[in-house]
Amino acid sequence: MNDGTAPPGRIRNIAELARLAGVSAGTVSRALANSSLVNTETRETIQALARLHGFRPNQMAKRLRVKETKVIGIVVPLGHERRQHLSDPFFMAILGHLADALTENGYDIMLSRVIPDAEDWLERIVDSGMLDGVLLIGQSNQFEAIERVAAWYRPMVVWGSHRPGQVHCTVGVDNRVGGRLAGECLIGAGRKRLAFLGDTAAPELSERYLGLCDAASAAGLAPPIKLETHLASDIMAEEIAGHIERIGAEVDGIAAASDLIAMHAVRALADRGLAVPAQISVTGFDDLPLAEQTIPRLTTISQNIAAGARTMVDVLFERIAGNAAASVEMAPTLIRRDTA
Amino acid sequence: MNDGTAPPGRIRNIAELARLAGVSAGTVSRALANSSLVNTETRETIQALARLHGFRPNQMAKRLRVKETKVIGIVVPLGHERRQHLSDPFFMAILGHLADALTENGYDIMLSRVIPDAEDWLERIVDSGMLDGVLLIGQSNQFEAIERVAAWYRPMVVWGSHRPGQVHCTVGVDNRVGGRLAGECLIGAGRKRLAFLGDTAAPELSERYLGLCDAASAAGLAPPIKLETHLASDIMAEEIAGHIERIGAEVDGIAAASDLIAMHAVRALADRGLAVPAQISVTGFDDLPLAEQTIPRLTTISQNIAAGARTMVDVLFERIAGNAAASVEMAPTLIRRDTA
DNA sequence: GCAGATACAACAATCGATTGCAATAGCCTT
DNA sequence: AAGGCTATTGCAATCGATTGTTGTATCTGC
Repeated sequence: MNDGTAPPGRIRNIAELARLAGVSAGTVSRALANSSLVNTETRETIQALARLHGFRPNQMAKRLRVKETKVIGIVVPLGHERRQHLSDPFFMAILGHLADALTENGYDIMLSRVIPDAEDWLERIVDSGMLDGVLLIGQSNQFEAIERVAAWYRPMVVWGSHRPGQVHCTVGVDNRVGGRLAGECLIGAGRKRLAFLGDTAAPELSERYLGLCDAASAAGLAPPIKLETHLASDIMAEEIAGHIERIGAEVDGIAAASDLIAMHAVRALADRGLAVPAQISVTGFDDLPLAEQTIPRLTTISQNIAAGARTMVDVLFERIAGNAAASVEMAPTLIRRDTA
Repeated sequence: MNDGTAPPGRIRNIAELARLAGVSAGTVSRALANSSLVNTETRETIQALARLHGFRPNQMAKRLRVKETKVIGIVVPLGHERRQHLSDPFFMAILGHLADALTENGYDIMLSRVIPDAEDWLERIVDSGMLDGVLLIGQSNQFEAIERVAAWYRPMVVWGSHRPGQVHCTVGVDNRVGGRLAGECLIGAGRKRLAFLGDTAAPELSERYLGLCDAASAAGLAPPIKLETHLASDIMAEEIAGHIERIGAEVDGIAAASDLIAMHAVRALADRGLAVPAQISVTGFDDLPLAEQTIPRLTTISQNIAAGARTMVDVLFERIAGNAAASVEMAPTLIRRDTA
């Protein structure tokens, strides 16, 4: 008759259920927690009653009491990029893996897409009292704010670059090496006039540019020019098209800051009749699943997102447990496909 | 000296701050809430003190008391698709817009990626006591479970198909019409042997297939063949490649269930030397930002994701406010680009 | 100078669960 | 039969804020 879910007279709290069962609230609490302190028979009676009425204890109250929320905040600081959506494919890819890892461990996820208007945006998140830990995806231009909080808040792990001496714990690839790999790939293909397409305000991307410069100077080439792009996908398309229009024949090799940017670039080049990779070479960064499905397939720098996400979660749990856990820097690898 | 964030002696709760300020806890609470019930001067003193010590009231406690969490759950039921990640681009696109709309209204987001093992997965989410409302993205094969909960839980809105007589409130496009549009487009391009590429276990996708059938039969063609695909992107690629391999020349028009699937299909066709759209036409579904950046650009059915997300949020707020709010069905439109 | 209004702050109940401690009953041991 | 155990349950404090009610100066008008 009743499948244990949507009862007529709804039970609102443990006290009501206790009255129904003829025991005290404490006993009900223990019974529902399967505590061996309560008689097996009573326990089963209470559990049956709870099931019958579709009763589930209020998590808010429980969490207030035990001071453990089992919720991890995943935060994307958008910095200057107020128009960027959460829809950035890299973010989604890593979010998917983070979600897997956290869910498996019984944690819920609180998602914040933050535009740091207020100075204390991160403080506000961190001591809202709602979170057991925080994962930050990308440093954006908020390095200082992150450092400030990391000084006293331990359970936080950031995806991004590791600068020597920094306080906060990061997991990420060596972006500089990644940039260099991209550069070497372009140079190896005979390209001499390089450009970097991306926004160098974010430390990760700035590192990639520096790596590109390393490769260029090692080959005796002029420093690559910088083509600034926003990350909001709607304006990105136009910006990139504009850049491509402008640079004309000045450039024969483009290192894009991400696969998405590379994809847009290839598209824009095609619009202008420039063949990739025949006339101009392009590299991406991230190695999203997407990169393999484009035409032509993207040559790119792989970040092993799945492993990265797993590592972030592992490190976070270490820190929640109170153990020291250092930053992790992974090695990027070049995935050679069709665009360079 | 102190920037108001990371103090030496940390204040843990309102009571401590009250002692410091020499007032009662109640007064502090009101002061922090900017209540006019407390003297302007005291209020400012207290606020300054709070800022100095970087104190922020515990949200858990507040929410328990006021019984309003300001958190909305966004849930993706994965149904049979246990391998699917959150990384599905459509989900992410809509998530981005939902996040925007919710954040603007002062709500936080709790993300759940659910594999419905337990019968009562949705009940568990809904009365965890942590959520003011729930947004479900996609019905998957969980129509029954959703109906069951919707019978007593009002603040829930689902992205998906609306079947006549259903209890739960949906927002979505008319998938059948969408499928028909895709079919008409293919047929208009002279295609006669159609196929549907996707997983018809989900009602939305099944509707799209039906629409495609409508178009076929209206044109006197044989019913399109069904090519089943999973949504987990890693296996999807192989499956699609397998299908393409198998169908050979039997098919000259493919209506894909999503842009992502279409993209994979185009890629797989290219691998086998089949030119799109010269030899075979392909349509997508969703009109993701991506669809415009592929080569060739995807011809697709637009869902207007931004408007859809906004609508979901609006309807949800109506329901939270206690007003009745009916399902919304939007009209899909054909976006004609290069693949059909 | 006094009744009555006003402004402000303290007090205490409340939200709904968890959990240490006390209490009771039944049973065993010697 | 008394003392000691064990198993089970109830009691009440607690988590950290919010908010209705009460209390007390201060102030206003007459």
